[in-house]
Amino acid sequence: MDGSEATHRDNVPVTLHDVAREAQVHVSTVSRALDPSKSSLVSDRTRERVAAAAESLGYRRHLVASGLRRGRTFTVGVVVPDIANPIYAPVVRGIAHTLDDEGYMPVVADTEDDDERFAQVINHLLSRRIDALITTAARERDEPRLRSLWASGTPVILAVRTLSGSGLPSVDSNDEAGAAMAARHLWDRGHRVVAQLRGPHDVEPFSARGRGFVEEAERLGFELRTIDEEAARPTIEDGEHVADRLLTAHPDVTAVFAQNDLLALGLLMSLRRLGRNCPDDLAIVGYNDAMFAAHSDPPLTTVRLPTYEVGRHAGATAVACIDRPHTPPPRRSVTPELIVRASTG
Amino acid sequence: MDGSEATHRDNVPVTLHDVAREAQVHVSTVSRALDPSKSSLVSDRTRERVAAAAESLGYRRHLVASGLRRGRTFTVGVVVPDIANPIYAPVVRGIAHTLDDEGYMPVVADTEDDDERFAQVINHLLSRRIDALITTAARERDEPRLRSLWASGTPVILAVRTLSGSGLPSVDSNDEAGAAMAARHLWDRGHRVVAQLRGPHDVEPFSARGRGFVEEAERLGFELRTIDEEAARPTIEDGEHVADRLLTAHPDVTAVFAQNDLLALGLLMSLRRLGRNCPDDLAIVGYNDAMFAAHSDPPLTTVRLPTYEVGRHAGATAVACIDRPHTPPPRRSVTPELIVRASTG
DNA sequence: CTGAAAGCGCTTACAG
DNA sequence: CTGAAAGCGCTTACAG
Repeated sequence: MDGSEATHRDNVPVTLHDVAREAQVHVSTVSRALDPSKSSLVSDRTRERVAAAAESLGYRRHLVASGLRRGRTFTVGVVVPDIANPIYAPVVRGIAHTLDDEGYMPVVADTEDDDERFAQVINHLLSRRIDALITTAARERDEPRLRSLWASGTPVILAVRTLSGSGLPSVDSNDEAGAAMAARHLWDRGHRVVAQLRGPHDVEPFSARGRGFVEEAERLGFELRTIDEEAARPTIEDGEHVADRLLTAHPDVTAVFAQNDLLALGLLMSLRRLGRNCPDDLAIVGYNDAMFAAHSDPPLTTVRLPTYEVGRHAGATAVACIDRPHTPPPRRSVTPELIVRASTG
Repeated sequence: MDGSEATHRDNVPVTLHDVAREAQVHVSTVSRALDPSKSSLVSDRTRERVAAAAESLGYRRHLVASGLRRGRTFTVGVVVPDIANPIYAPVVRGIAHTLDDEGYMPVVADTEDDDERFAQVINHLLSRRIDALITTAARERDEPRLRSLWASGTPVILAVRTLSGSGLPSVDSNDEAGAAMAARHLWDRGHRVVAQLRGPHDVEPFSARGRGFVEEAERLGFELRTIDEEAARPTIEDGEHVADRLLTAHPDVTAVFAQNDLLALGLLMSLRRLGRNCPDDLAIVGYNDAMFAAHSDPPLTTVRLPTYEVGRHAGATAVACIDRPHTPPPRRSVTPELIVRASTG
């Protein structure tokens, strides 16, 4: 009446009752006919009539109502610390792909690596009655909260950022081994005085990379320089800040292992500001092989973390935990790989 | 019985009835007492008793049930073409921030810039009865589907990728103006023979950037070289491929306007493979000022698209459309800005 | 094979 | 100010 667009909300969505009326059967019959796992209970003729009615009316199942009745929402919360960190995009995509196949939908939330937001986000997701939670945002201090969540009946899956003693299901990569690869590579390139640019120690992957690097460095016979400071968050900005300190404190290091690629980028910024050059004055190895690592100035040698695979496993684990509540928490680990580029000469 | 962890799903969540029993009042009273907008209807004493009971039992409102009754899910679908493209992270974060404030939650889905997945994702979101849809994934061919969605009562907000004639609410940046800035910058740097590295023409921002660049180029008196090919998707890979053609067909161009930063990165790859240098042999301007643009080799001159703001406006628009269904579709546009870096010398 | 009824956990007119 | 009842749109024992 009032033009072809401009207004909306004039349509009432079609329900099971509408379909029942159209097909001249009871709603319960419609419900069964339209549910693949129950449609065998319905006669062929009825099933066809119902299908035709549903089709012609444009019926679309109300997943929220259905979920309320069945006690499932068919959603899985996915909590990431920083949606702008490119490593999480493939993780999320991997999760989405597996969930899709199983009829679940991811609900992605970002904590901005902040404690309060983390709590808030979890609360919100619980109010929405997610069937499981996958998080790549855990820090050590979150362990009690996540364990009690698990204990109270919501499957919790730790991806990337695991919590070693928690007993929760987890999917990660072998970061100690990855960091050891970085150390060996630098040794092979002839470096003897090295340092690490460290991320937050209360985040498992960073502490694991730290341990792995130090152990291998000692085994090989490196001189390892250290500073107390670490990046509070694994971002370019924090990386640049800590790199300033590191380069000032230890001008003799010839190579740095940055515990992730964003920190490595910050280090490159710092280095450039000091008028020094990579790889001639300083070799750099990053971690993750984030999307931009091949395109930075110079391209970054880095340890590839197979993020997409981690996402797929995490999604599959979530579904498994939902379907079989009393199963022991599964753990998976994928293998990292060293990618050599110009930043190590 | 069986250890402290290992199993779960043993807890039944507490409902309004549990709280009612504990507080010795009727459920309807509990419902009112716990709803800020209705709690004034309840006596102070009762309200306090209810609050205490809810607190002690750890009651958490079942947003799904509540939504079913109220006819709202308080969720907004957010559809992006490629979650791995760094420009969408700030858009999504902007949306999340505004929705948060209004009690809504974003449900993010990725179409992988694929038609079929787009349709699938929309279907899924409709089954979940999202209150509104924000999409940054629209191509021209999606217009009918999105218009009919709007007509059938679901607010649809176009962000970044708008559809000019659709009459749908939209939030974008003035891409024609942004591209004109790029042209003027190249002119000022003394370039006279230029070309564009084009993204898909059925995506509004790319066609707008194309128009804006060509118009300004003609006004200024550039010699504008063209090839038929355009990148099917705005990715590094496609950019590299089309750049190969462009550089081969027109070796005389001294500057290229890449219609987004990922395409610019592809161009840099191609250039490097040809043994040519940026900015000495070729100046490059990108678009978006994506996270990595400041860190590429060389750092990229680009037109900044204020993605976070676009996200905020899109979120606010969604809420406005939900609250006031019969309002004319709002349009907003934010202003782009030229960021000069080393890729133009 | 199909129908009638109960109920998932809420909210909200309607009485009192 | 509070309670009792109906109902959001589904699913699923329970009868027949």
